[in-house]
Amino acid sequence: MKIQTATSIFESLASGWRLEAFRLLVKRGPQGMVAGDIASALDISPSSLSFHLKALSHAGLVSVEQEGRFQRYRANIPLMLELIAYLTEECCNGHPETCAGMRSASNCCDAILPPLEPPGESPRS
Amino acid sequence: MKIQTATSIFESLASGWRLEAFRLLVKRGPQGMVAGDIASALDISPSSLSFHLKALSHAGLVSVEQEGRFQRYRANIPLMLELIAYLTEECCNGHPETCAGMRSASNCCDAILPPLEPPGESPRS
DNA sequence: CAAACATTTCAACAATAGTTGTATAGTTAA
DNA sequence: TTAACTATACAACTATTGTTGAAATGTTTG
Repeated sequence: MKIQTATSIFESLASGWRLEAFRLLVKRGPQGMVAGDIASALDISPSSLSFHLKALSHAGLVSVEQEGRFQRYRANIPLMLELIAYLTEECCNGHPETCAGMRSASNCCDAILPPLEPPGESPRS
Repeated sequence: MKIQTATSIFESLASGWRLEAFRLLVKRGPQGMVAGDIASALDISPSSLSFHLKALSHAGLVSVEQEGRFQRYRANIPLMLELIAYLTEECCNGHPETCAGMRSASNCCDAILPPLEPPGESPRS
């Protein structure tokens, strides 16, 4: 994953409205939700929601499909998982056991760390 | 995890500098890095790096410890994992098998989410 | 066709984030 | 103490983001 991709995804999750909307869509899975239902669930104006959904969609985190006069949104779960993989990549230099001292309740590197990905470049913000 | 915690973490990862710095720290694990070494690695001005490290630190994603005249930063890996858990919570309504149709290269819910039931069905749209 | 509905776009404004250079604070060593 | 070093804080500026309500786009129904 390119760093610009990752930052744009994080940016898209950095608002309460967008995070709530995305989590709602993650819970729905492939079924997704139409925009109006998301607006009702979050109690947000259609205009504002549209603005935020556009941000999520531009980051690739959600997909849209027209359905009659509705727009159905779905979470892009594979991308979410790629992001997680990117974030946890090469944790502790590939020696998860050294994470032991940093663990809390969570299952650290060994549970989450994915098979690694070919090395990329390092652009800037 | 409270939503405000999550958004502030995402916000803190929404800049290239901060994401690079955090990933660097994740790779180092408990050893961490002092501010100057991070600045050299990223080729960023001390002033600007300080600004970004403060953001990461304020979000709780990194910890700081004074070490002589240096400041040693470490990634808060448990918090990172809590965030991942929060994001993937109740994926597909607790029926990960319905994620199957959304998968790409990534290992979906069963790798990351609490294990549930053996797969049995195809998704619907 | 026109009317009702679902959603997006736009414009104007307010609020916040990021950059740069300089000044300050704290630590160590001569 | 003074000087060198490491890092943070501040001020001024530019750029971006988010909110609001009204208008526009596109769809279905009568």
